[in-house]
This record gives sequence, structure tokens and C-alpha cells, in this order.
Amino acid sequence: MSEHPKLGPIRQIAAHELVLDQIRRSMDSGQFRPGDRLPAERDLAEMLDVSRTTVRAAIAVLEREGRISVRRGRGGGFLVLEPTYDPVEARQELKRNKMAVRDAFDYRVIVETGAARLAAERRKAADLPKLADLVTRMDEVIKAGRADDASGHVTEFQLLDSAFHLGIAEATGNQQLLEAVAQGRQRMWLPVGAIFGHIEDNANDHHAEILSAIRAKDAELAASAMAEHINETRHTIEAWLSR
Amino acid sequence: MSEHPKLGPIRQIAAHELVLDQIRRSMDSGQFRPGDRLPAERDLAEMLDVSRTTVRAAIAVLEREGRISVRRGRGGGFLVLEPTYDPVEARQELKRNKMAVRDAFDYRVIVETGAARLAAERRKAADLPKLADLVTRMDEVIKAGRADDASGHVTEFQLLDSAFHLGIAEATGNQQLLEAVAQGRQRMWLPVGAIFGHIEDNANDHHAEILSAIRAKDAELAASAMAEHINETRHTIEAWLSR
Amino acid sequence: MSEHPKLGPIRQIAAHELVLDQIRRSMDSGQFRPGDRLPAERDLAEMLDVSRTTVRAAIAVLEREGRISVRRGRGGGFLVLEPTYDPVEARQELKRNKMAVRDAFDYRVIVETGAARLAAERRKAADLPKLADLVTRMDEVIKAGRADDASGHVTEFQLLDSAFHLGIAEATGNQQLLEAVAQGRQRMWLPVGAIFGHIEDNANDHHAEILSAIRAKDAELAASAMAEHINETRHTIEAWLSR
Amino acid sequence: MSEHPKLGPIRQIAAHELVLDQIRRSMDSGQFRPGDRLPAERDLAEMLDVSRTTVRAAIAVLEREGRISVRRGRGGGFLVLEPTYDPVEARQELKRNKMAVRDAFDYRVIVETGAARLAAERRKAADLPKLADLVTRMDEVIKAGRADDASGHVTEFQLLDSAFHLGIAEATGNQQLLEAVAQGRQRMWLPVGAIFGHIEDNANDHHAEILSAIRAKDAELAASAMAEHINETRHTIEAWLSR
DNA sequence: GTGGTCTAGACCACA
DNA sequence: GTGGTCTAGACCACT
Repeated sequence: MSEHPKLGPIRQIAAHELVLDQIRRSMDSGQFRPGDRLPAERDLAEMLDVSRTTVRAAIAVLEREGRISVRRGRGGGFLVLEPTYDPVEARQELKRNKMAVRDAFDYRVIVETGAARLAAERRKAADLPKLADLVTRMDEVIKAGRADDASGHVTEFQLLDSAFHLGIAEATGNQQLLEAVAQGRQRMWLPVGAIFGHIEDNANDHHAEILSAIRAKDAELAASAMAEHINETRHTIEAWLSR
Repeated sequence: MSEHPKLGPIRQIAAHELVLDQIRRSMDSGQFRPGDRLPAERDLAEMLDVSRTTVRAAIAVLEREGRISVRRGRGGGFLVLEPTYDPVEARQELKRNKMAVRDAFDYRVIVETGAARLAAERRKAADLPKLADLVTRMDEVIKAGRADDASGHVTEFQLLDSAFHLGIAEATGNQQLLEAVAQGRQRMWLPVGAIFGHIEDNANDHHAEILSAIRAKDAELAASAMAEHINETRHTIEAWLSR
Repeated sequence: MSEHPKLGPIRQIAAHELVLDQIRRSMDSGQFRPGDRLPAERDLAEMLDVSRTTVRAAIAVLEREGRISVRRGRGGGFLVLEPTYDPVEARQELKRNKMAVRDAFDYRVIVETGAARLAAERRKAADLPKLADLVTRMDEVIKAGRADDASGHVTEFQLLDSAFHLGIAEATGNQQLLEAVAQGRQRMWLPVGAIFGHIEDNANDHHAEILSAIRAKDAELAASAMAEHINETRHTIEAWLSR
Repeated sequence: MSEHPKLGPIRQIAAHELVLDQIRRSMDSGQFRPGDRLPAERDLAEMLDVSRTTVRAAIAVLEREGRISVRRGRGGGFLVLEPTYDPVEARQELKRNKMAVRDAFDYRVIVETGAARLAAERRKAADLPKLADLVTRMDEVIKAGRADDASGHVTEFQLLDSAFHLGIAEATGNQQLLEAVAQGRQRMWLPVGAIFGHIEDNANDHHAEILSAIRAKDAELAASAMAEHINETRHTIEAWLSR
């Protein structure tokens, strides 16, 4: 009945390391992809709220790693390069990714299913319109054929989808849960690199079902619908990873 | 289907702030209580892996806050003081704590129940002896009457209990889940300050039940036993908070 | 027995300043004279291995100084203007130049005489044909009457002459000496502005004499012939400066 | 008769490169030797008139090269390390050094002998006392036995000696010559690394002889005494290099 | 309008 | 009092 915080070693991380992490993660997660340009040095500095010097320290590492190429002058910038391909490395990477996907979905199923159940119990009337609106808009996107995007960029559908799942977590009124859901979704994308842009045909049907259960305050139905929904995504992604 | 990591502001924290946080948390969580002495400066420095200067910076803040008293010479050290009592502050604090406990237990129920279910499905034979041993040792502690401890210090039972819950998470083979369980337990204790040392009479019965379900690979039983166990702790703590 | 390099201030010079210096020096030394056009911006940029922007920065200064006039469009370019004449300034300039000429020739006499002596001692057989060829070609130029050139441009004779003197320095096998000779010759021309194109009648006789001494490995003769040769040039130039 | 300055490529050198050069040269020339500490970062910055950042860029290179070791905290600093010894490299280095010494002395003999001759011709009465004083002081140093110094640091004698030779160049009234003498002396020390601290027994006798010739305005005697003096140093150093 | 470099000053952690 | 890091701003060269 414990698990007290003990006094453990302090690890201070240099700001430029943090910057490096963030940029790397952004590239890994497909926010910036080969052929894209990173924001200008000055913009990165502002977005990250650090000085240009600090940004440069991180950029220098990325350049040495061969992940970006730096060009000067107008129209220059940081060009995201194709990752160098090493078959052995790639196989290990795939294996690591499969494990990561498994872990991430274990976590998502548990956390989001729990969140859906709790949301069904605790949701306020005011939580519903926002969620309903998101479902409607996702429907429109799908009908307009804008859902599939081979480009791998963050699609309109993905943004709406994300807002829906986080919206449910928000309806639980539990901040910790909201963070956990966000984290779970983030980790899900890391190994996939967001290159994956496919949407299951019935994804939004699931959303509607979940919403309906939450509206009806049917906790168990909300939970099971969410579980089914996430597991479907899981299978799609696992199949894609093994393609 | 999104939630990409975006580039957000970097926040670097000075080492002495981190030290300060850790010491504060240790005092808040009852690891060090009024009348105790903190470890010597050099020991703190070594434990935290920072220089003595840095420790001093943190200590100075605590002294200014009146949370510790610094005494020099032989028999000196850092004496933890009684927190100053402010009734308004205290009431707000209580309210905040109730919310925090609610959130923490929401989270624990979801995450640990999910972990128990998964552990029942995935556990290997090798995972069982360790868990069984912990249950046996907790039994001994209880029978020896060493379980209750008004001192607020980390008790033998708490350590074993913690090891048991984390052991289950470990049996899922999912690192992310293990971290989530650890985090949930840690957050549970923050608002309680670990001053609370009471153990429910039947806590270890629950443990045995959970273990038995996991051994039998009965996922649903493991999940429900875990849920019941955590909810019981929840009620005990909520009652104590409202005392 | 010392004179160690000490740590002194670093002075970094902007690229456009260096460009400015070079262009100015070229004009001062008569490589470009009033009425001439400087090479086109893109050509200057290429010759100097800098960007056009940088060249423009230098050009802008020259224009402000009234040393060139910038004309746009076809037939445009950078027209080198007549330097504005100021009698007081001119007299001071002359005096400065006389001193500079004296210093430069002190240096040349010392360095090139030493180089000639050393060349006579160390020259390899392979060094001789090249020097002999240069003497022959200078003879031809003189006989063809192409030696005198009032235009102030770098003449054929001057190029050959320079190659001869540097060739001797090269025959010593001492890089430092070669640099010193090149530097001495360059400094000699700075104050004269190369407007001076007169060649002493017997200049090439001296060259032949020096070469002969070097061929014979007669160090003292090589040295004295070189000294006499340089001193003759010195007198010619000093006379011209006082005209 | 030319050697005009032509338009050649501009090479802008980053400030930190210049800093690097200076520090390296200082170490190569023995101003800072293994076991010494370089001046503190802030002091270097001030001495070199650049910012600490710029100094650090240079220091980082030296550290990567393994030429210095960086220590933090009071009493820390930049420790000059023993150069790593590589026998093949060392032999090549020796050969390069022998050539460099030969070149440097070729140059010194020529330039300083010329300077001595010119000084004898042009010296003013006011030039003599300073030179005489230096000779006297060197005598004292020798008699006091302070001349030899195995430590390799810049010795008192070396400083006086340097001042004497430069003083002669100064007495010619020719700035260019003064620079040339300074440069020659500097280059002489580079390959030797100033580890060499031996003084020839009769070094100061030579000085006295040279001074006496200059006082007497005997140009040829001044020249020949200087030549003999420098050649003696040359042999000493060449012998030392081949030890 | 991009990256490249430098500056001056500050705060920090360290010994 | 040392090096380690960051900041805010500036100027520069390039495209």
C-alpha cells in the first residue's frame, strides 16, 4: 500500500536535448516527412520558446545524423531527408514497432474503454453537442471522400477523430485520464510514423455507437463499443505493419 | 486517428528546483515527517546525484518557507518542522485532495483492472512464484501485527503491497502499462501524504484472490477482484479524508 | 631568443570589406584605370568567389566615394572615374609613397639578393631552363618594341619579369622566401600604382647576368648582380616619383 | 616588372577559427605546455577580444582533438595535455621541422643580416642606448646563471634577446623590415616548440660585436657579425633537433 | 527571408 | 571562480 516517491537521482536535461527530442518525435510521427521542410529556425525558436542558438544546437545534431539537410538563402531551410535504409536495422525496427503497437493498444483499450465507461456515468448534458458535432463532421469528410490520404499527412479526419476520443476523456472530468488517453494515442502513432492514413470503413459507425451509449448513460455499452472500435483499428494497423 | 505530437514550448527546470520538488514531495508523502531529520547535505547530494551547492539552494528555500529548521554543528542537520496550520488553506487543500483522490482512483481502477485482466491472459509460469511469495510475506506481516503503523513511515506491508501490484503489471509484459500502474499508485499517495497507514483487514485476502485468478488465467475474475480491491482502498481513504 | 606568439585580439573582416579592399587595390595599382569598366557584377562575384550581394555591398561604397559610376542597362556597368584631385592631399600622398618605395626597396634588395645567393647555391639543373626561357622571351618583347606601354596596364614584359624573380626564389626551395619575394614585389607596386610602365634599357641584361651567375653557382656574383638590378629599378622609380 | 594584385578569391575566416589558430600556435610554440592551464575562458575572451561563445567553439575543437582536457569548478580550467605520441607521425614531424628550421634560418640570415647592415647605415644616436642596455642586461642574466632554463618557458634571456634583434630592425626605420624580422623569429620557434632553452655560451659576445659595429656605422661588419650569430644559433638548434 | 555567426550578459552547477 | 548553458539581438552572406 505504498510506492512512495523516494529520493532518486536528478537528471537535468539540456534545453537543446529537449528540442532535439521534440523535433525528432515530430518527424518520427509523420508531422514532418521526407521532402518537407521544417519551420524556419526563427519560427522553431518561437514555437519552442527557446533561443535560436538552442534550436541550432539541436539542428546540428539532426544534420550530423543525416536526417535533415540544411540549405541557406531564400527558399532554403531544413529539408527532411529520406531515412537511410538498412535491411537489418529495418527488420529490428519492425519488430520493435510491432511490440510498441501491441503495448500502445493494450494501453489504449484499457484506458479508453475505462474512460468511455466513466464518461457514460458522469457526462454532463453540455458534453454531448460537441461530440455529436464531431461525429457529423467525420461523416461529411467520409462522404466527401476526403478521408483517405496516402500522403501520410495529418488528415482532416484524423484531427476530428482525435478530438472525439479526447472529448470523451474530457467528459469524465478527470484530468489524469485525459492525459492518459492523449498519451496512449500519441504512443500508438510513434511506431507507425503516421504514414498510415487508412480509415476503416465503419470507423465512424463505431463513433456514433459510442456516443449513443454515452448519451444513454449506458456505461457497459459505451465500454464495449469503445473496445471493439479500438481493436478494429489495432487489427488494421497490425495488418499494415506486416504487409 | 491522429493526435500528433506538436511542437510546444520547452520548459527547462533548474536542478535545484527538481531537488526542491523531490524533497518537498518526500515530506508531503510522509517519508519525512515533522520531528524527523532530513539526510545530511552530503548524503542528499549523493542520493540525488547533484552537488552540495545545488542541495543547499533547495534547502535554503525550504528554510525560508519555514518547513525545516537548519541547525549547525554536532547533532545539527535539517529538522522537519510542523507545517503551519491555516484553516482556510486547509479546507481548500482538503477539497483539492478529495478531487485528486477521486481522479487517482478512477485511474487506478481502470489501469490496474485492465492490467490484471491482461496479466491473467499473458502471465508466464515464472511470474507466479514471485507474486505468491509476496502474498505469503504480507500474511506474515499482518499476523505478526506489524501491518499497522501510526508513524506514517513507509511500512513493510506497503512495500510488499506495492511490489505485488507492480508485479502484476510486469506480468503483462507491457512496459507502458507498468509505468501507468506505478504512476497511478504514486498519484494516489500524493494527496494523502502517506500519513495514512491503515490497512484494511481483508486487503491480503483480495490479493490472494487476484493471484488465484491470474494463476487460473481467469481474466474476468482477475479484473473484478482487482476492481473490488482497489475500490475498497478507495473507500477507506475517502472516509479517512472526511474524518 | 624568443618572440613567442602571444594571444592578441582577433579581428574578423567582413567579406564585403575584403572585396572592397581588393577592388580598390586593383584600381590604385592601375589594373583598372579611369575610363575603364570593372568586370560585370556576376564576373566579379565569380572571380572573388562570393555572392553578388556581397559584391554589390562593396560597389555601393565605391559609388558613394565617387570612385566609380554605376550605369544600368545595356552598355552599363561600373565606370572607373578620375580620382578627385586635392593638391594638399596629393603632396602628402607623394611623401607617403616615397617612404613606401624606400621601405619596399630596402626589403626587396635584402630579400631578393639573399634569394639570389641561395638560389646560386642550391639550384637544381631543372631550374635553369625555365629561367633561361623567360630571359629569352623578355628579349623578344623588347626587340619587338612591345615593352613600353603608357597605358599602365600590366604588360607582357611585367608578367615575364615577375615570373623570373619569383622563379629565382623558387629555386631556393624555400617557401617562406618565395612568399617574401612575392610580397616585396607587391608592396613595391602599391605606391606606384603601376601607372609606371617604363622599362630600363638594360633590365634584361641584368637578368641574363643574374641567371648566368646562378648557372655557374657563383653565389656572390648572383647576389651582387641582383642588388645592382634592383637598385637600378629603385632609382628609376624614385626619379619618376619626383618628376 | 609587375606582380599586380589580381582579383582572387576572398576567404573569410570565422572568428573561432582564428581563435583556434592562435591558441594552437601558442601551445605549439611552448607558451603553454603540457601540464599548464590555459587562461580562463573569460580571460581568453578578453585577450582575444571576442565573446566567450567564440572562445568555446575553439576550445571544443581542441578538446575533441585531445590536446586539452576540460575541468569544471574552482581550480578547473583547460589543462594542456601531453601530445599523443605516434612514432611514424613523430618521424614525419621531425622531418617537417628540420625543413621548417632550415627555411626559417635561411630567411632570418637574409633578413636580419640585411637589417643589421641597414641599421648600421641609418641608426640614430638615440637608438644606441636601448640596445646597449639590453646587452648589459643579458650579460647580467648570464652571469647570474639565470640563462639556462630546462623548463621550456619563455625565459628572461629570450625576452631580452628578442628585444635586441627587433631593436636593430627598428633602427632601420623600415616598418616592413621590422615585421619581417619578427616573423622570421616567430617561425624559427614554431618547429622547435620552445622546448629548447639552451643559450650558446658566446651568444651575448655576438650581440656586443653587432652593437659595436652598428655604433661604428660599419655596415659590413654588422652584417657579418649578425650572420655569424644567427648561424651559430642555427647549428645549435639543428643539432638539438637531431639529438 | 533563409541559415551562419557573433556578442554581451546572465544564471547555473560545480569544486 | 571555473566551465556549461541559454538568451536576445544583431549583422552578415547566401539564394
